[in-house]
Amino acid sequence: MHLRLPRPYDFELSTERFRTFGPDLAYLWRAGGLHRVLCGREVRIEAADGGVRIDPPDRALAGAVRRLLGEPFDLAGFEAMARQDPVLRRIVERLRGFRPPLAPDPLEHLVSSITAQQVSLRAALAIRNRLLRRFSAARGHAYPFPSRDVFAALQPEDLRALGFSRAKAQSVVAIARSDLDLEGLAALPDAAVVERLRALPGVGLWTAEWFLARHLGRADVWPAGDLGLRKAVSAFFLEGRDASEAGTRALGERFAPYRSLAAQYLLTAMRVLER
DNA sequence: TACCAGGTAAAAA
DNA sequence: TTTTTACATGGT
Repeated sequence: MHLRLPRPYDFELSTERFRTFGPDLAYLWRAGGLHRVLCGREVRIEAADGGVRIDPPDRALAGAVRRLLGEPFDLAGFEAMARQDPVLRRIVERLRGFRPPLAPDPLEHLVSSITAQQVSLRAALAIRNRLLRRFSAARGHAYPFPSRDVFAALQPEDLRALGFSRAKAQSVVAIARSDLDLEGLAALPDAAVVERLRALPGVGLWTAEWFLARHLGRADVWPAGDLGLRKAVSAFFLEGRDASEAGTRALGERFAPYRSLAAQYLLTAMRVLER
């Protein structure tokens, strides 16, 4: 089944972050295609002319795949904005076809973010893969993320055994057991989402901002506390001088109201472009 | 061997 | 109120 996406679309470039930090059991790259469990079924996604091809062919799956591939982002509007900035314009030209993916599941995104707090993304991925092997089972090749019920029934000790810190293990279990309606957050404005998420243990501004940008697909989020983004701002805009969180946040204002795409283009540019 | 890596919360100043 | 510290793992 063929899925058309707004042109230009570069599937391999857009899914680079599922491969760069090592094999990811939840987004498994295999023989030129991405395997992912959506709606309880494994789907294989591969590049095709003007978009992607998915197998099995299914209407409901197709909608989920479109969202996974970041279809909601307004790339045309972003590109028009980016043309006004000489540095960003050059990056957008060289990353032609990049459309950042969206995380399908709120709890999965939160837990994954928590694993990635402070440690390298390779370390975080190793921990998350151990979590999947221990508390999930492959459907085909890819592993579905465990449900909220599974986490709610765990003891923090179970997660500590996988490499979570004591605080992270307690946070994940407490979040799963909390009464917050994670799906319901999609109906709230950005500030209200941040407020609710930050009330959860182990969730700070960084985690909440990436949730907005990478799970909800909100257009104008700029996670200035992110070390990778600060390094990108330093490299592309400050000739290598250190970028503070405050300085990074101030610099990002020029990319409104498309800061989410700007941030993700900069992060990807740091990894795949030479400078 | 240390030290750093896409933070957060709690303790100390 | 602002600054410092502990935390866990993987790579170099």
